Amino acid sequence: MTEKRASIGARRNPDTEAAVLNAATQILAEAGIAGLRMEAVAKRARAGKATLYRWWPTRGALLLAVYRRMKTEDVYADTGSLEGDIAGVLRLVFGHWRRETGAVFRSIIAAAQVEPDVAEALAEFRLERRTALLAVIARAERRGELPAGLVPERLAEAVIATLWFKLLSHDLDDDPDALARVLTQSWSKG
Amino acid sequence: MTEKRASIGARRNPDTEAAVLNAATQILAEAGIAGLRMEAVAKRARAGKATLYRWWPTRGALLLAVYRRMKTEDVYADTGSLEGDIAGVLRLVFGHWRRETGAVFRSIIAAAQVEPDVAEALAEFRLERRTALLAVIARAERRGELPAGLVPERLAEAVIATLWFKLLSHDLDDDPDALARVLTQSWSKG
Amino acid sequence: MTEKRASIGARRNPDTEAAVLNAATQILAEAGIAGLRMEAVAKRARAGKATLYRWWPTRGALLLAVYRRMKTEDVYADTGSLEGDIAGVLRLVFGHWRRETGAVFRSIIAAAQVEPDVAEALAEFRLERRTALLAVIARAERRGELPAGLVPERLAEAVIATLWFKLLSHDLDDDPDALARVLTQSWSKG
Amino acid sequence: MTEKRASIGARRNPDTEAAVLNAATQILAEAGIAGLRMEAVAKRARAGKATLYRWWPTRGALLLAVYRRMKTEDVYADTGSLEGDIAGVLRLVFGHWRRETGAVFRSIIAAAQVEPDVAEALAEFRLERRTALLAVIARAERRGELPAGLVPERLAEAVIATLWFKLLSHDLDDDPDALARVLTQSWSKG
DNA sequence: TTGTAACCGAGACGGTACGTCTCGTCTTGCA
DNA sequence: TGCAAGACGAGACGTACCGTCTCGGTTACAA
Repeated sequence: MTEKRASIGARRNPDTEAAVLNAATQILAEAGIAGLRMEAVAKRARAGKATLYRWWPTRGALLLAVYRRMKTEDVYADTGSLEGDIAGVLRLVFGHWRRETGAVFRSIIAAAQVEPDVAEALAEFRLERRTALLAVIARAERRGELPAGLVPERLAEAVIATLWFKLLSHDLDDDPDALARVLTQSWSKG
Repeated sequence: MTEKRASIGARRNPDTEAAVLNAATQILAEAGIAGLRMEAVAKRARAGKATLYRWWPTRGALLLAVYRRMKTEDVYADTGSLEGDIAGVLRLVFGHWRRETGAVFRSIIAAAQVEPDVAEALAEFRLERRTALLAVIARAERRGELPAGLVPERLAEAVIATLWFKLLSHDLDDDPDALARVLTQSWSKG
Repeated sequence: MTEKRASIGARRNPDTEAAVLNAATQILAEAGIAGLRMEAVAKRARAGKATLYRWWPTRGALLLAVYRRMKTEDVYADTGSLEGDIAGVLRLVFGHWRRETGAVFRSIIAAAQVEPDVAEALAEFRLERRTALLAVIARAERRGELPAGLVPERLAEAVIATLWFKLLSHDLDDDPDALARVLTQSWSKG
Repeated sequence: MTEKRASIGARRNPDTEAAVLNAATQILAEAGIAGLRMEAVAKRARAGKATLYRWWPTRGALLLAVYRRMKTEDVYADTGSLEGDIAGVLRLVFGHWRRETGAVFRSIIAAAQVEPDVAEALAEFRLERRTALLAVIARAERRGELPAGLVPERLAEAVIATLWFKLLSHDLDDDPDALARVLTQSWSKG
C-alpha cells in the first residue's frame, strides 16, 4: 500500500476508497455496527471526514459498500434434486455468513429499518437472491421434479425467509438438510 | 391525566410509568425508532431522565415495555384444517402489525442486533410464538391431518420465518392463504 | 453505637445529629469540600435526606456545624510582650489549622463567597477573633508597651488578615515570630 | 457582531474565544460565580459545549481567562513617601475591585480552594503583585526611608494580606491611608 | 389508654448541570 | 488543487446531586 495517499486530481482516489473500506471492515469486525463511527473510520483510514462524507454520505452507504466488496458471486451447484439444491444453497450462504459477512448483513437489515437508502439496497439484494433461487427451481422443473401447484416465487421467498430468520436468530449452525426438507416438503412424496 | 405526578414515597409511581410508556408510544408513532430519544421521552412524559433510566436502563428496554403493553393475547381460531389455521394465524398477526405494532416490532428486531437485552427478549418472544404455533399444529395432528415426516417444530419455525420476513420486507398485505398453502404444501395433496 | 437509629419521638435525636456531623467530618477529611455532598453525608450517616435538610438546610450550615464542633476555646498565653503574645496567637492558630481545622475553615471562607449564611457566620467568627485579640492588645497597653498612635482595632485586623492570608496561601509553616515582628513593628524600636 | 461564527479551519477561532469570554463576563456580572455554568456560557456565546471544554477545561480556567482579560496593568505612582505609595497601591486596587474585578477575584480565591489549576494561577498572581510591591519598597529604600530591620518581602506580603482580607470581608471602602499607616507603622515615627 | 404530632430511614420524584461523544459542515495549509 | 486535519455549532448521551415529597414505622406526650 502507498505510504502516503493524497489527491490524484479532480476525481475519486481508489487508494482512499480502499483505505476507507478496509478501515470500516476492520472496525465492524472489532466493534460491530455500534462501533462503526464515521469519525473512527476516517481516523483509521487516515482520511479526512469531508472525504468520507463526500463518497459515503451515511453510515448505511458505508455499510453497503463494505458488504458489496465482501460478497462473492455464489454459484449454486447442481446436486440432481431440488431438495439437495436448496440444501446446497442454505449450506453455502450459512457458510459465508458464519465466516464473515453475517454480522455485516445483520447490520444491514437493522440499518434498513432506519435508513431508507439501506432499505432500498436490501430490497435489491432480496431480488437478486430471488432471481438466483428461481434459476435453481427452474432447473428442478426441467427435471420434472416440481409438484403440481408449486409456485416457484413462493418457494424462493420461503428460502430467503428461512435464511434471514436463521441469521437474525443467530442460528446459522442449524442443519441445512432438515431445513431444505421442510421447504421442499419431501415428506409429502414419501 | 393527573396534573401533578411526583413521588408517592420510596416506591415506584405507576402514573409515571404510564406517562413514560404513553410518551414513548406517541414518539414511536410520530418519528419512528430513530426519533425515540431518551431525552425526548423524558421531556414529553414530564419525567426526569433519572427516573427514566432507573426503570428502563436502555432504549431497548423501553421499546420492549412499549411492545409488551401493546401486545394483545392472540387466540388462534380453529378453522378445521391446518392450512386454514395457519392462514388464520398469518392474517391475525399481519393485522395487528399493520394496525399498530408492526413498526415497534420491526424496531425491536433492529435493536436486537445491537443491544443484547433486546436480543434476549426477542428470543423469548420467538419461543412464545413457537409454543402457540405448536398448539395449532398439535390440533391438526389430533385431527389426523399431519403428513408423515412432518416435524412440528420445523413447521412452526417456518411460519415465524415467514412472518418476520414479510414484516421486514414491508409486505404485510401479501395473501395469507397463499402463504399458508406454501407452508403446508397443499399442492402435494392435489 | 446503636445499630439502628430512628425516631425517639417527636423531638430531635442527638444520635442522628452526631452521626451526621461525624459523617460530614470524615467526608471533609477524605474528599474536601468538593466531596461534601448532602446525599453522601446522608448515606454515610445512614440518615434520611429529609432529616439532613430539616436541621442543616444548606451545605454551608453543615460546614459551620462541623467547624463549631471542632473549634476549641483558644486561650492566648501571656508572654510578657506584645510581640511575643502575637507570635503566640499565630503559633496557636496555625497549629490548630495545620492539625485539622484548617481545611474546614478554608472551605468556610470559600463557601462564604457563595452562601450568604456562611458569609454571616464568617463575619461573626471574625468579630470573635477580633475581640480576643483586642484583649491581648489591651494587656500590652496595661504594660505600657503600646506605641503612641497605634490603633488596637487596626492591629487586631492586621493579625487576622495575616492569619487568613497564610491559610489561603497554604503557608501555615511560616515563622510566627517573624510575622509577629512585622505586625508589631519591632524594628522601629531598635 | 457576526451573525454566524463557525470553524475557520483546523485552528482556534478568535471570534469564538471573544464570544465565550464576553458571555462569561456578562454572566459573572449578572449571577455571580454560582451562576457561571459551562452550559449557560456555551448557550449565551452560541458556542458548542465541546468547544468550550476544548479551550477552558474547568470553570476555574474560564474564570482565570476572564480575570486576565479584565486586569489592567497597574502603575503604582510615586508619592514621595512609602506610606503614601502604599496608600496609593491600596486605593488603586480597591478601586479596580470595587468597580468590576473584585467579584471575579473573590471567586478566584474561592475556586482556588477546590481546583488546583486555579490555586496555581492564584499563587502566580500573588507573586506578580509581590514583585510590583517590592519595586515600590525598593523606591522607598533608595530614598533612605526604610527603617532598619524591615524586611521588604514581609511588608509586601502584609500589604497583599490586607488587600485580600478587605476583599473577602467586603470592606473595600475602608480608608487606604489608615491601612497604610498601620502597615508602615508611621506611629513609631511620631 | 389512646390519639396524635413530630421524628426517623428510605428512596422515588422532576429537574439541572455535568463532561463526553458523535454528527455533519466548514476552512485552512500541506504536498 | 484535492485532501488530512481538525475546529466548529448542535445537541443527545448517561451520571450525579439537588431539594421536595410520601411512605410506613417509632416514640413521647397530651387528652
